[in-house]
Amino acid sequence: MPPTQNAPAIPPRSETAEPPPPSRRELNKAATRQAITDAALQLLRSKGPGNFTVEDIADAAAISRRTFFNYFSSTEAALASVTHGFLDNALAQFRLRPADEPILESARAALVQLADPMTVAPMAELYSLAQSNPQLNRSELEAWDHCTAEIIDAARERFARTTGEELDELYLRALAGSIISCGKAAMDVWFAERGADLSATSLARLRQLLIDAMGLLGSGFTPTANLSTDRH
Amino acid sequence: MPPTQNAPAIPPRSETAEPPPPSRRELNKAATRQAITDAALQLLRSKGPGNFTVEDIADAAAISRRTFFNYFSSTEAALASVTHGFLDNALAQFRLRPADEPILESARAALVQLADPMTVAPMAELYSLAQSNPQLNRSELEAWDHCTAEIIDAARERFARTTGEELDELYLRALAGSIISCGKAAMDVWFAERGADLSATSLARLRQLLIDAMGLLGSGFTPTANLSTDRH
DNA sequence: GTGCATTTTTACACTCTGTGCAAGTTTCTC
DNA sequence: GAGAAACTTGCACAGAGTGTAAAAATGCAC
Repeated sequence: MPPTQNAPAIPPRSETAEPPPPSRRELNKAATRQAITDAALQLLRSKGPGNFTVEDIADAAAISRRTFFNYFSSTEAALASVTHGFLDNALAQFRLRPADEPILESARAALVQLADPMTVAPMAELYSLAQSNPQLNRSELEAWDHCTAEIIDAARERFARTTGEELDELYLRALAGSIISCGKAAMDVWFAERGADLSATSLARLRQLLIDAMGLLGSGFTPTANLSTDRH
Repeated sequence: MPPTQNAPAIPPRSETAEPPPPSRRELNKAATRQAITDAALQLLRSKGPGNFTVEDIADAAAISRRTFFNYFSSTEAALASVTHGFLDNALAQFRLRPADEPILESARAALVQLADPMTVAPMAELYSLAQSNPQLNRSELEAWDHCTAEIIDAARERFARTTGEELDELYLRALAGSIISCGKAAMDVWFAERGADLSATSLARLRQLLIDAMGLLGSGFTPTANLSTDRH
Protein backbone atom coordinates (compact mmCIF):
# COMPACT_ATOMS: atom_id res chain seq x y z
CA MET A 1 0.00 0.00 0.00
CA PRO A 2 1.81 3.14 -1.16
CA PRO A 3 1.33 6.05 1.21
CA THR A 4 -0.84 9.10 0.71
CA GLN A 5 -3.09 10.11 -2.23
CA ASN A 6 -4.96 6.87 -2.92
CA ALA A 7 -7.16 6.58 0.14
CA PRO A 8 -10.75 6.06 -0.99
CA ALA A 9 -12.88 9.07 -0.20
CA ILE A 10 -14.79 7.66 2.73
CA PRO A 11 -17.33 10.29 3.73
CA PRO A 12 -17.54 10.77 7.50
CA ARG A 13 -20.22 8.43 8.82
CA SER A 14 -22.98 10.07 10.77
CA GLU A 15 -23.92 7.04 12.82
CA THR A 16 -22.73 8.20 16.18
CA ALA A 17 -22.90 11.77 17.37
CA GLU A 18 -19.12 12.25 17.33
CA PRO A 19 -17.62 13.68 14.13
CA PRO A 20 -13.87 13.20 14.64
CA PRO A 21 -12.21 14.65 11.53
CA PRO A 22 -10.81 11.63 9.70
CA SER A 23 -7.23 12.66 9.22
CA ARG A 24 -5.18 11.40 6.32
CA ARG A 25 -3.33 9.11 8.68
CA GLU A 26 -6.53 7.48 9.80
CA LEU A 27 -7.78 7.20 6.26
CA ASN A 28 -4.54 5.60 5.13
CA LYS A 29 -4.61 3.13 7.96
CA ALA A 30 -8.20 2.22 7.30
CA ALA A 31 -7.44 1.81 3.61
CA THR A 32 -4.41 -0.37 4.29
CA ARG A 33 -6.36 -2.50 6.70
CA GLN A 34 -9.08 -2.90 4.13
CA ALA A 35 -6.56 -3.70 1.41
CA ILE A 36 -5.10 -6.45 3.57
CA THR A 37 -8.39 -8.12 4.33
CA ASP A 38 -9.47 -7.81 0.72
CA ALA A 39 -6.24 -9.40 -0.46
CA ALA A 40 -6.50 -12.15 2.13
CA LEU A 41 -10.09 -12.92 1.20
CA GLN A 42 -9.19 -12.92 -2.47
CA LEU A 43 -6.35 -15.39 -1.90
CA LEU A 44 -8.57 -17.51 0.27
CA ARG A 45 -11.03 -17.77 -2.59
CA SER A 46 -8.46 -18.42 -5.30
CA LYS A 47 -6.00 -20.69 -3.52
CA GLY A 48 -8.03 -22.18 -0.71
CA PRO A 49 -7.34 -22.11 3.01
CA GLY A 50 -3.77 -22.83 4.01
CA ASN A 51 -2.38 -22.54 0.53
CA PHE A 52 -0.96 -19.05 0.71
CA THR A 53 1.45 -17.19 2.96
CA VAL A 54 1.55 -13.86 4.70
CA GLU A 55 4.03 -12.76 2.08
CA ASP A 56 1.45 -13.53 -0.63
CA ILE A 57 -1.07 -11.34 1.14
CA ALA A 58 1.46 -8.56 1.63
CA ASP A 59 2.41 -8.63 -2.05
CA ALA A 60 -1.21 -8.57 -3.14
CA ALA A 61 -1.93 -5.65 -0.82
CA ALA A 62 1.24 -3.88 -1.99
CA ILE A 63 2.75 -3.62 1.45
CA SER A 64 5.71 -5.24 3.14
CA ARG A 65 5.45 -8.44 5.11
CA ARG A 66 6.46 -6.50 8.20
CA THR A 67 3.63 -4.03 7.77
CA PHE A 68 1.14 -6.85 7.57
CA PHE A 69 2.15 -7.83 11.08
CA ASN A 70 1.70 -4.26 12.21
CA TYR A 71 -1.97 -4.70 11.43
CA PHE A 72 -2.72 -8.34 12.13
CA SER A 73 -0.96 -10.99 14.13
CA SER A 74 -1.71 -13.75 11.64
CA THR A 75 -3.47 -14.68 8.41
CA GLU A 76 -6.44 -15.92 10.39
CA ALA A 77 -6.68 -12.69 12.33
CA ALA A 78 -6.87 -10.74 9.09
CA LEU A 79 -9.70 -12.93 7.86
CA ALA A 80 -11.47 -12.96 11.20
CA SER A 81 -11.82 -9.20 11.01
CA VAL A 82 -14.74 -9.86 8.70
CA THR A 83 -16.54 -11.84 11.37
CA HIS A 84 -15.58 -9.30 13.99
CA GLY A 85 -17.15 -6.63 11.85
CA PHE A 86 -20.38 -8.56 11.65
CA LEU A 87 -20.51 -9.24 15.36
CA ASP A 88 -19.59 -5.68 16.29
CA ASN A 89 -22.50 -4.65 14.14
CA ALA A 90 -24.77 -7.06 16.00
CA LEU A 91 -23.53 -5.71 19.30
CA ALA A 92 -24.29 -2.17 18.22
CA GLN A 93 -27.84 -3.21 17.30
CA PHE A 94 -28.19 -4.89 20.66
CA ARG A 95 -27.16 -1.77 22.50
CA LEU A 96 -29.70 0.29 20.57
CA ARG A 97 -32.62 -1.73 21.89
CA PRO A 98 -34.84 -0.18 24.58
CA ALA A 99 -33.41 -0.77 28.02
CA ASP A 100 -36.57 -2.24 29.49
CA GLU A 101 -36.80 -4.98 26.86
CA PRO A 102 -35.98 -8.56 27.92
CA ILE A 103 -32.43 -9.47 26.95
CA LEU A 104 -33.55 -12.41 24.86
CA GLU A 105 -35.91 -10.24 22.86
CA SER A 106 -33.21 -7.64 22.29
CA ALA A 107 -30.89 -10.33 21.01
CA ARG A 108 -33.54 -11.69 18.69
CA ALA A 109 -34.25 -8.27 17.29
CA ALA A 110 -30.57 -7.44 16.86
CA LEU A 111 -29.90 -10.67 15.00
CA VAL A 112 -32.89 -10.41 12.73
CA GLN A 113 -31.91 -6.87 11.90
CA LEU A 114 -28.66 -8.20 10.41
CA ALA A 115 -30.08 -10.78 8.07
CA ASP A 116 -29.70 -8.67 4.97
CA PRO A 117 -27.37 -9.48 2.08
CA MET A 118 -24.93 -6.61 2.52
CA THR A 119 -24.21 -7.55 6.09
CA VAL A 120 -24.39 -11.28 5.87
CA ALA A 121 -22.56 -11.89 2.60
CA PRO A 122 -18.92 -11.57 3.70
CA MET A 123 -19.63 -13.30 6.95
CA ALA A 124 -21.42 -16.15 5.21
CA GLU A 125 -18.56 -16.74 2.83
CA LEU A 126 -16.01 -16.89 5.59
CA TYR A 127 -18.23 -19.06 7.71
CA SER A 128 -18.49 -21.68 5.03
CA LEU A 129 -14.79 -21.63 4.26
CA ALA A 130 -13.96 -21.96 7.94
CA GLN A 131 -15.89 -25.21 8.17
CA SER A 132 -13.14 -27.04 6.34
CA ASN A 133 -10.17 -25.37 7.95
CA PRO A 134 -9.18 -25.90 11.60
CA GLN A 135 -7.04 -22.76 11.78
CA LEU A 136 -9.77 -20.55 10.45
CA ASN A 137 -12.38 -22.23 12.56
CA ARG A 138 -10.50 -21.48 15.74
CA SER A 139 -10.38 -17.82 14.83
CA GLU A 140 -14.10 -17.87 14.21
CA LEU A 141 -14.73 -19.46 17.57
CA GLU A 142 -12.61 -16.80 19.19
CA ALA A 143 -14.63 -14.08 17.49
CA TRP A 144 -17.90 -15.53 18.77
CA ASP A 145 -16.42 -15.91 22.22
CA HIS A 146 -15.34 -12.31 22.18
CA CYS A 147 -18.85 -11.33 21.21
CA THR A 148 -20.26 -13.33 24.10
CA ALA A 149 -18.06 -11.41 26.50
CA GLU A 150 -19.32 -8.16 25.05
CA ILE A 151 -22.95 -9.17 25.34
CA ILE A 152 -22.32 -10.02 28.97
CA ASP A 153 -20.89 -6.59 29.57
CA ALA A 154 -23.66 -4.84 27.68
CA ALA A 155 -26.42 -6.73 29.45
CA ARG A 156 -24.87 -6.30 32.87
CA GLU A 157 -24.46 -2.62 32.32
CA ARG A 158 -27.97 -2.20 30.99
CA PHE A 159 -29.53 -4.05 33.89
CA ALA A 160 -27.60 -2.07 36.45
CA ARG A 161 -28.58 1.15 34.73
CA THR A 162 -32.32 0.41 34.70
CA THR A 163 -32.78 -1.34 38.05
CA GLY A 164 -29.83 -0.28 40.11
CA GLU A 165 -29.43 -3.90 41.17
CA GLU A 166 -26.85 -6.43 40.03
CA LEU A 167 -27.87 -9.25 37.75
CA ASP A 168 -26.89 -12.73 38.86
CA GLU A 169 -23.60 -13.57 37.16
CA LEU A 170 -24.55 -17.14 36.38
CA TYR A 171 -27.80 -16.02 34.82
CA LEU A 172 -25.99 -13.41 32.78
CA ARG A 173 -23.23 -15.62 31.47
CA ALA A 174 -25.42 -18.64 30.86
CA LEU A 175 -27.94 -16.56 28.95
CA ALA A 176 -25.38 -14.69 26.87
CA GLY A 177 -23.55 -17.90 26.00
CA SER A 178 -26.79 -19.61 25.09
CA ILE A 179 -27.88 -16.75 22.88
CA ILE A 180 -24.65 -16.90 20.94
CA SER A 181 -24.82 -20.68 20.71
CA CYS A 182 -28.35 -20.51 19.39
CA GLY A 183 -27.32 -17.88 16.87
CA LYS A 184 -24.55 -20.14 15.69
CA ALA A 185 -26.89 -23.10 15.59
CA ALA A 186 -29.26 -21.16 13.36
CA MET A 187 -26.43 -20.27 11.02
CA ASP A 188 -25.17 -23.84 10.98
CA VAL A 189 -28.58 -25.16 9.99
CA TRP A 190 -28.97 -22.43 7.42
CA PHE A 191 -25.66 -23.33 5.82
CA ALA A 192 -26.45 -27.00 5.88
CA GLU A 193 -29.73 -26.27 4.13
CA ARG A 194 -28.80 -23.56 1.65
CA GLY A 195 -25.05 -23.39 1.34
CA ALA A 196 -24.12 -19.75 0.87
CA ASP A 197 -27.32 -18.83 -0.94
CA LEU A 198 -28.01 -15.16 -0.33
CA SER A 199 -31.34 -14.84 -2.11
CA ALA A 200 -34.23 -13.09 -0.43
CA THR A 201 -36.04 -16.32 0.36
CA SER A 202 -32.88 -17.85 1.74
CA LEU A 203 -32.34 -14.87 4.00
CA ALA A 204 -35.95 -15.05 5.08
CA ARG A 205 -35.27 -18.61 6.10
CA LEU A 206 -32.23 -17.52 8.09
CA ARG A 207 -34.31 -14.88 9.80
CA GLN A 208 -36.91 -17.48 10.69
CA LEU A 209 -34.25 -19.86 12.01
CA LEU A 210 -32.84 -17.13 14.23
CA ILE A 211 -36.30 -16.35 15.56
CA ASP A 212 -37.03 -20.02 16.11
CA ALA A 213 -33.74 -20.57 17.91
CA MET A 214 -34.43 -17.69 20.26
CA GLY A 215 -37.91 -19.05 20.74
CA LEU A 216 -36.54 -22.43 21.74
CA LEU A 217 -34.26 -20.76 24.21
CA GLY A 218 -37.08 -18.70 25.65
CA SER A 219 -39.31 -21.71 26.09
CA GLY A 220 -36.70 -23.84 27.78
CA PHE A 221 -36.44 -26.30 24.90
CA THR A 222 -39.69 -28.00 25.80
CA PRO A 223 -39.49 -31.13 23.65
CA THR A 224 -43.12 -30.91 22.56
CA ALA A 225 -43.06 -27.46 20.97
CA ASN A 226 -42.02 -28.17 17.43
CA LEU A 227 -42.75 -24.67 16.13
CA SER A 228 -42.35 -23.73 12.50
CA THR A 229 -41.67 -27.12 11.03
CA ASP A 230 -41.56 -26.02 7.41
CA ARG A 231 -37.98 -27.03 6.71
CA HIS A 232 -37.24 -25.37 3.40
CA MET B 1 11.31 -40.98 25.98
CA PRO B 2 13.74 -43.87 25.66
CA PRO B 3 12.13 -46.89 24.06
CA THR B 4 11.04 -50.10 25.67
CA GLN B 5 11.31 -51.26 29.32
CA ASN B 6 10.06 -48.22 31.17
CA ALA B 7 6.40 -48.20 30.24
CA PRO B 8 4.33 -48.02 33.42
CA ALA B 9 2.42 -51.21 34.02
CA ILE B 10 -1.00 -50.03 32.97
CA PRO B 11 -3.39 -52.89 33.62
CA PRO B 12 -5.88 -53.44 30.81
CA ARG B 13 -8.94 -51.34 31.55
CA SER B 14 -12.19 -53.22 31.73
CA GLU B 15 -14.43 -50.32 30.80
CA THR B 16 -15.60 -51.50 27.45
CA ALA B 17 -16.20 -55.12 26.58
CA GLU B 18 -13.19 -55.33 24.26
CA PRO B 19 -9.92 -56.53 25.80
CA PRO B 20 -7.35 -55.75 23.13
CA PRO B 21 -4.02 -56.97 24.48
CA PRO B 22 -2.03 -53.80 25.11
CA SER B 23 1.12 -54.49 23.17
CA ARG B 24 4.39 -52.93 24.14
CA ARG B 25 4.08 -50.58 21.20
CA GLU B 26 0.77 -49.26 22.44
CA LEU B 27 2.06 -48.99 25.98
CA ASN B 28 5.10 -47.07 24.81
CA LYS B 29 3.00 -44.70 22.79
CA ALA B 30 0.63 -44.06 25.66
CA ALA B 31 3.56 -43.52 28.00
CA THR B 32 5.23 -41.11 25.59
CA ARG B 33 2.03 -39.18 25.11
CA GLN B 34 1.60 -38.95 28.83
CA ALA B 35 5.21 -37.90 29.31
CA ILE B 36 4.71 -35.10 26.82
CA THR B 37 1.58 -33.68 28.42
CA ASP B 38 3.15 -34.02 31.87
CA ALA B 39 6.24 -32.17 30.75
CA ALA B 40 4.17 -29.49 29.05
CA LEU B 41 1.99 -28.98 32.11
CA GLN B 42 5.05 -28.85 34.31
CA LEU B 43 6.65 -26.19 32.14
CA LEU B 44 3.40 -24.27 32.01
CA ARG B 45 3.37 -24.18 35.78
CA SER B 46 7.03 -23.28 36.22
CA LYS B 47 7.59 -20.85 33.38
CA GLY B 48 4.13 -19.55 32.60
CA PRO B 49 2.25 -19.64 29.30
CA GLY B 50 4.25 -18.64 26.26
CA ASN B 51 7.59 -18.78 28.03
CA PHE B 52 8.79 -22.15 26.82
CA THR B 53 9.30 -23.83 23.48
CA VAL B 54 8.49 -27.17 21.93
CA GLU B 55 12.15 -28.03 22.30
CA ASP B 56 11.89 -27.42 26.03
CA ILE B 57 8.99 -29.84 26.25
CA ALA B 58 10.80 -32.41 24.14
CA ASP B 59 13.89 -32.19 26.31
CA ALA B 60 11.86 -32.52 29.49
CA ALA B 61 10.04 -35.54 28.07
CA ALA B 62 13.32 -37.01 26.84
CA ILE B 63 12.28 -37.22 23.22
CA SER B 64 13.30 -35.38 20.07
CA ARG B 65 11.56 -32.27 18.88
CA ARG B 66 10.41 -34.14 15.81
CA THR B 67 8.79 -36.85 17.89
CA PHE B 68 6.82 -34.24 19.76
CA PHE B 69 5.23 -33.25 16.48
CA ASN B 70 4.43 -36.86 15.76
CA TYR B 71 2.12 -36.73 18.76
CA PHE B 72 0.82 -33.16 18.85
CA SER B 73 0.67 -30.41 16.29
CA SER B 74 1.52 -27.66 18.77
CA THR B 75 2.20 -26.83 22.39
CA GLU B 76 -1.42 -25.87 22.85
CA ALA B 77 -2.63 -29.15 21.42
CA ALA B 78 -0.53 -31.03 23.95
CA LEU B 79 -2.02 -29.06 26.79
CA ALA B 80 -5.53 -29.22 25.40
CA SER B 81 -5.41 -32.99 25.62
CA VAL B 82 -6.17 -32.50 29.31
CA THR B 83 -9.40 -30.71 28.51
CA HIS B 84 -10.21 -33.22 25.82
CA GLY B 85 -9.82 -35.96 28.37
CA PHE B 86 -12.26 -34.26 30.69
CA LEU B 87 -14.82 -33.68 27.98
CA ASP B 88 -14.48 -37.18 26.58
CA ASN B 89 -15.21 -38.36 30.05
CA ALA B 90 -18.30 -36.17 30.19
CA LEU B 91 -19.43 -37.50 26.84
CA ALA B 92 -19.06 -41.06 28.06
CA GLN B 93 -21.20 -40.25 31.08
CA PHE B 94 -23.79 -38.69 28.83
CA ARG B 95 -23.99 -41.77 26.67
CA LEU B 96 -24.50 -43.94 29.74
CA ARG B 97 -27.71 -42.16 30.68
CA PRO B 98 -31.01 -43.93 30.04
CA ALA B 99 -32.23 -43.35 26.51
CA ASP B 100 -35.69 -42.14 27.50
CA GLU B 101 -34.36 -39.37 29.69
CA PRO B 102 -34.67 -35.77 28.47
CA ILE B 103 -31.42 -34.56 26.94
CA LEU B 104 -31.12 -31.67 29.32
CA GLU B 105 -31.46 -33.96 32.31
CA SER B 106 -28.84 -36.32 30.93
CA ALA B 107 -26.45 -33.45 30.46
CA ARG B 108 -27.05 -32.22 33.97
CA ALA B 109 -26.42 -35.67 35.43
CA ALA B 110 -23.30 -36.20 33.33
CA LEU B 111 -21.81 -32.88 34.39
CA VAL B 112 -22.59 -33.31 38.06
CA GLN B 113 -21.04 -36.74 37.93
CA LEU B 114 -17.71 -35.17 37.00
CA ALA B 115 -17.45 -32.62 39.78
CA ASP B 116 -15.00 -34.65 41.83
CA PRO B 117 -11.40 -33.60 42.53
CA MET B 118 -9.66 -36.32 40.54
CA THR B 119 -11.50 -35.40 37.37
CA VAL B 120 -11.76 -31.69 37.78
CA ALA B 121 -8.28 -30.88 39.09
CA PRO B 122 -6.23 -30.97 35.86
CA MET B 123 -9.01 -29.37 33.92
CA ALA B 124 -9.43 -26.63 36.48
CA GLU B 125 -5.75 -25.80 36.47
CA LEU B 126 -5.63 -25.52 32.72
CA TYR B 127 -8.84 -23.55 32.62
CA SER B 128 -7.47 -20.90 34.92
CA LEU B 129 -4.16 -20.67 33.10
CA ALA B 130 -5.95 -20.35 29.77
CA GLN B 131 -7.80 -17.25 30.95
CA SER B 132 -4.64 -15.18 30.62
CA ASN B 133 -3.32 -16.67 27.40
CA PRO B 134 -5.00 -16.15 24.02
CA GLN B 135 -3.28 -19.11 22.39
CA LEU B 136 -4.33 -21.50 25.10
CA ASN B 137 -7.78 -20.04 25.23
CA ARG B 138 -8.36 -20.74 21.57
CA SER B 139 -7.44 -24.36 22.08
CA GLU B 140 -9.86 -24.56 24.96
CA LEU B 141 -12.63 -23.09 22.85
CA GLU B 142 -11.88 -25.65 20.18
CA ALA B 143 -12.12 -28.45 22.70
CA TRP B 144 -15.54 -27.28 23.88
CA ASP B 145 -16.68 -26.87 20.31
CA HIS B 146 -15.58 -30.39 19.53
CA CYS B 147 -17.53 -31.60 22.52
CA THR B 148 -20.62 -29.77 21.29
CA ALA B 149 -20.38 -31.60 17.99
CA GLU B 150 -20.15 -34.89 19.81
CA ILE B 151 -23.16 -34.14 21.98
CA ILE B 152 -25.10 -33.35 18.85
CA ASP B 153 -24.19 -36.70 17.36
CA ALA B 154 -24.91 -38.57 20.55
CA ALA B 155 -28.29 -36.93 21.05
CA ARG B 156 -29.32 -37.35 17.44
CA GLU B 157 -28.37 -40.98 17.48
CA ARG B 158 -30.13 -41.62 20.78
CA PHE B 159 -33.32 -39.95 19.63
CA ALA B 160 -33.39 -41.86 16.37
CA ARG B 161 -32.78 -45.11 18.22
CA THR B 162 -35.63 -44.64 20.69
CA THR B 163 -38.29 -43.03 18.52
CA GLY B 164 -37.33 -43.89 14.99
CA GLU B 165 -37.97 -40.29 14.03
CA GLU B 166 -35.47 -37.56 13.30
CA LEU B 167 -34.97 -34.77 15.77
CA ASP B 168 -35.20 -31.26 14.37
CA GLU B 169 -31.67 -30.12 13.54
CA LEU B 170 -32.14 -26.61 14.86
CA TYR B 171 -33.51 -27.93 18.13
CA LEU B 172 -30.62 -30.33 18.43
CA ARG B 173 -27.84 -27.90 17.68
CA ALA B 174 -29.31 -25.03 19.65
CA LEU B 175 -29.83 -27.23 22.67
CA ALA B 176 -26.40 -28.85 22.55
CA GLY B 177 -24.69 -25.51 22.10
CA SER B 178 -26.65 -23.99 24.95
CA ILE B 179 -25.84 -26.86 27.26
CA ILE B 180 -22.14 -26.43 26.65
CA SER B 181 -22.40 -22.68 27.02
CA CYS B 182 -24.20 -23.05 30.31
CA GLY B 183 -21.60 -25.54 31.48
CA LYS B 184 -18.89 -23.07 30.64
CA ALA B 185 -20.81 -20.28 32.32
CA ALA B 186 -21.02 -22.33 35.50
CA MET B 187 -17.28 -22.97 35.41
CA ASP B 188 -16.56 -19.31 34.73
CA VAL B 189 -18.59 -18.22 37.71
CA TRP B 190 -17.01 -20.90 39.84
CA PHE B 191 -13.53 -19.72 38.95
CA ALA B 192 -14.45 -16.11 39.52
CA GLU B 193 -15.73 -17.05 42.96
CA ARG B 194 -13.23 -19.61 44.16
CA GLY B 195 -10.17 -19.52 41.97
CA ALA B 196 -8.91 -23.07 41.62
CA ASP B 197 -10.07 -24.15 45.05
CA LEU B 198 -10.74 -27.88 44.93
CA SER B 199 -12.07 -28.39 48.43
CA ALA B 200 -15.24 -30.38 48.99
CA THR B 201 -17.34 -27.30 49.64
CA SER B 202 -15.96 -25.60 46.56
CA LEU B 203 -16.82 -28.60 44.43
CA ALA B 204 -20.26 -28.70 45.95
CA ARG B 205 -20.67 -25.12 44.84
CA LEU B 206 -19.57 -26.04 41.33
CA ARG B 207 -22.07 -28.87 41.30
CA GLN B 208 -24.80 -26.47 42.39
CA LEU B 209 -23.83 -23.95 39.73
CA LEU B 210 -24.00 -26.62 37.06
CA ILE B 211 -27.43 -27.70 38.28
CA ASP B 212 -28.60 -24.09 38.42
CA ALA B 213 -27.31 -23.35 34.93
CA MET B 214 -29.17 -26.34 33.51
CA GLY B 215 -32.22 -25.23 35.47
CA LEU B 216 -32.06 -21.80 33.90
CA LEU B 217 -31.82 -23.36 30.51
CA GLY B 218 -34.74 -25.66 31.18
CA SER B 219 -36.93 -22.84 32.39
CA GLY B 220 -36.19 -20.56 29.45
CA PHE B 221 -34.31 -18.02 31.54
CA THR B 222 -37.48 -16.59 33.03
CA PRO B 223 -36.17 -13.41 34.60
CA THR B 224 -38.15 -13.85 37.80
CA ALA B 225 -36.81 -17.24 38.88
CA ASN B 226 -33.78 -16.34 40.91
CA LEU B 227 -33.21 -19.85 42.29
CA SER B 228 -30.43 -20.65 44.73
CA THR B 229 -29.20 -17.18 45.46
CA ASP B 230 -26.68 -18.16 48.12
CA ARG B 231 -23.58 -16.91 46.39
CA HIS B 232 -20.78 -18.45 48.42
C1' DG C 1 17.29 -66.93 19.40
C1' DT C 2 17.49 -65.53 14.35
C1' DG C 3 15.73 -63.16 10.50
C1' DC C 4 12.63 -60.17 8.40
C1' DA C 5 8.56 -56.95 8.11
C1' DT C 6 6.43 -53.18 10.40
C1' DT C 7 6.27 -49.31 13.32
C1' DT C 8 8.48 -45.56 15.67
C1' DT C 9 12.16 -42.36 16.61
C1' DT C 10 15.47 -39.34 15.15
C1' DA C 11 18.50 -36.00 12.63
C1' DC C 12 18.57 -32.82 9.04
C1' DA C 13 17.05 -29.46 5.92
C1' DC C 14 13.84 -26.25 4.65
C1' DT C 15 9.82 -22.91 4.55
C1' DC C 16 7.03 -19.93 7.07
C1' DT C 17 5.68 -17.28 11.29
C1' DG C 18 6.22 -13.64 14.40
C1' DT C 19 9.06 -9.93 16.65
C1' DG C 20 12.80 -6.43 17.86
C1' DC C 21 15.36 -2.87 15.98
C1' DA C 22 17.05 0.97 13.39
C1' DA C 23 16.78 3.64 9.44
C1' DG C 24 13.79 5.78 6.01
C1' DT C 25 9.00 8.19 4.79
C1' DT C 26 4.87 10.43 5.49
C1' DT C 27 1.85 13.22 8.12
C1' DC C 28 0.96 16.56 11.74
C1' DT C 29 1.74 20.91 14.24
C1' DC C 30 3.38 25.18 14.75
C1' DG D 1 9.47 25.05 6.15
C1' DA D 2 11.33 22.67 10.37
C1' DG D 3 10.92 19.57 13.89
C1' DA D 4 8.08 16.03 16.18
C1' DA D 5 5.26 12.10 15.89
C1' DA D 6 3.46 8.23 13.46
C1' DC D 7 4.02 4.79 10.06
C1' DT D 8 6.57 1.72 6.82
C1' DT D 9 10.27 -1.06 5.59
C1' DG D 10 14.33 -4.20 5.46
C1' DC D 11 17.09 -7.03 8.16
C1' DA D 12 18.14 -10.39 11.47
C1' DC D 13 16.84 -13.93 14.36
C1' DA D 14 14.32 -17.49 17.24
C1' DG D 15 10.87 -20.66 16.85
C1' DA D 16 6.98 -23.53 14.50
C1' DG D 17 5.85 -27.11 11.62
C1' DT D 18 6.79 -30.64 7.81
C1' DG D 19 9.09 -33.94 4.35
C1' DT D 20 12.51 -37.35 4.01
C1' DA D 21 15.54 -40.96 4.77
C1' DA D 22 18.20 -43.52 7.89
C1' DA D 23 18.42 -45.87 12.34
C1' DA D 24 16.32 -48.13 16.24
C1' DA D 25 12.58 -50.80 18.41
C1' DT D 26 9.00 -54.06 18.14
C1' DG D 27 6.22 -57.86 16.29
C1' DC D 28 6.03 -62.26 14.15
C1' DA D 29 7.30 -66.64 12.23
C1' DC D 30 10.23 -70.17 12.34
